[in-house]
Amino acid sequence: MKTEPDTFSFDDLMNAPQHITSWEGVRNYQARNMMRDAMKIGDQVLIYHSRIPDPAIVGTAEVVHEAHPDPTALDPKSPYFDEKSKKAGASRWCMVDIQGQKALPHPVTRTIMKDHPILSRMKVMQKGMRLSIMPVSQNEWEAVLKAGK
DNA sequence: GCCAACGTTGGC
DNA sequence: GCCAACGTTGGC
Repeated sequence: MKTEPDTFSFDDLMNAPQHITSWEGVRNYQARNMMRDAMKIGDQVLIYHSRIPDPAIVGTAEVVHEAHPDPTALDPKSPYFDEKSKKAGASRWCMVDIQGQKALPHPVTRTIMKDHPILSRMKVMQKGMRLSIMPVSQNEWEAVLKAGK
């Protein structure tokens, strides 16, 4: 799961009560569907910091609550407000809750990933990939943890 | 800050 | 239902 650390960082997650937060603000159908249809309690998650000088995978988390409606879509004061949800009277968007596990001892930066036989082929490295939530294979997961040791 | 890539919107 | 215009994302 991708996040801009200026908005919500891995540290913010670890500083939240019980390290748990609702992943609010996803406004892309593909990403939403992945949360709604694919993400289950206990699923392991990598947290990636984007839009910084050297973007990186910085830590791990776990799904602790399956998809439920994202109320920020109905709040006109929220940056994630969604007019269409308001009109429909229900949020079109959903979110899962995740619990931070631990920071990687060494963040796995794009620079590192580029030169890695497995990591260079991860979805997040593909050109034009803008999805904020992407599947990670078992192989990739293990390679990330190893590179981040 | 630039700009390529992509998603969404809305006129027709 | 097409597609041009527009807005956003995110690496660089």
